[in-house]
Amino acid sequence: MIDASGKNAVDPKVIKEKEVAFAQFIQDRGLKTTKQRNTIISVFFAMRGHISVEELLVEVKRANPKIGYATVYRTLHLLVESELVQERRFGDGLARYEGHSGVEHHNHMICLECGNISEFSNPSLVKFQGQLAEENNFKIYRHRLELYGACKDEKACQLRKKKKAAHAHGGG
Amino acid sequence: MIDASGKNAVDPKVIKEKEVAFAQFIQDRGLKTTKQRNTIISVFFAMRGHISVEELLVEVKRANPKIGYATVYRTLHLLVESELVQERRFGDGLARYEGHSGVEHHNHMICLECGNISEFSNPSLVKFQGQLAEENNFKIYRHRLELYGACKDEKACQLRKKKKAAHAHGGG
DNA sequence: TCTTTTACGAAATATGTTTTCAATTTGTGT
DNA sequence: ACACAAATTGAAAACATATTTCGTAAAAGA
Repeated sequence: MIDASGKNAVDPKVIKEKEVAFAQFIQDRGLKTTKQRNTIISVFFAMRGHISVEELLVEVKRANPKIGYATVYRTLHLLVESELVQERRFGDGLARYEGHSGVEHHNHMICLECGNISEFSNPSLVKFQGQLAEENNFKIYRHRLELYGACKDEKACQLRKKKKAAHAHGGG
Repeated sequence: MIDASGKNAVDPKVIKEKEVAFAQFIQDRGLKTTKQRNTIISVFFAMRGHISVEELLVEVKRANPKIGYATVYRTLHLLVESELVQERRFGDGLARYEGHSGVEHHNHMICLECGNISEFSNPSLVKFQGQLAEENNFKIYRHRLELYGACKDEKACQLRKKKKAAHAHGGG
């Protein structure tokens, strides 16, 4: 959801940066700039969090109802190839896309109550994984650490849960 | 693949144990014992590793060609519910099932070259994750750590790769 | 502008999994 | 052993997510 209140909106400068970087990628690849792609990536980078194709499509259609989901899929693949965006799968069967990762290789905590996905990263953990790999005669290309559980702050959690439910009913 | 050479075969006692445990689960749930289910779980527990539905189905059909994949799926779900088996997904789009985990909550290293999946577990890592959760005000129910990369022993890796390719062509 | 290449949208297809449904099998009471 | 209700099966259809196809449209370069 694009935050219309401006409260939690993504800094327009950041969005611009990403747009420029993607334009560069498109050019380097000898691909073409199109209105649809521009729309999709602008909408995408204006969103926060771990966005499913479905969620993105809804917002994209708000901007231009004629854009189909094939184009959204195709553009997301390009975003992943450009390394501006990472694809994630948290086991609910859908791919999610993340374009505003603060830290390069971070991990996730997924609250099974309210659905909140938060990121963390820890240098010791990275070192630790390196050791483990060493011990096991393994060369790490990438890793994936996910902690599934619940927010300890139950109030905040319940609040998010309600918000999410309201959102699911189209309460916007 | 069921190891016919006996070299790396699962101890029949272990298989028996699992069969008994599953029978118990079936009874506790008020479900019925069937030949198909017995066949499927026997075949499954005679196999090692992280088994896909496809792989299991091939072996099951060897024992009884009339068993369909719906039944295999259904039985796997029961096995997961009984907690005798865990479902895993390593990002290649298929669910894999693991019935002989030595350690309760272990992690995985996935070689992207030869496809080998090995397990490891480390008490310090568990402690570490607990700390991380504490810092982030989070209660862990379960976790998932996967290291994707390559075997450092390239010879062994290449060997496994070839073996796998041969197997894929029906070389058995 | 003309031409070539690339991208688009809608629909078809692919893939992995789940569900439906009529027929069969199992467990239980007699 | 027999009948009955409930559960299970296999084949096919449905499902959900993702990808590909194909005719049309749009973009970049000559």
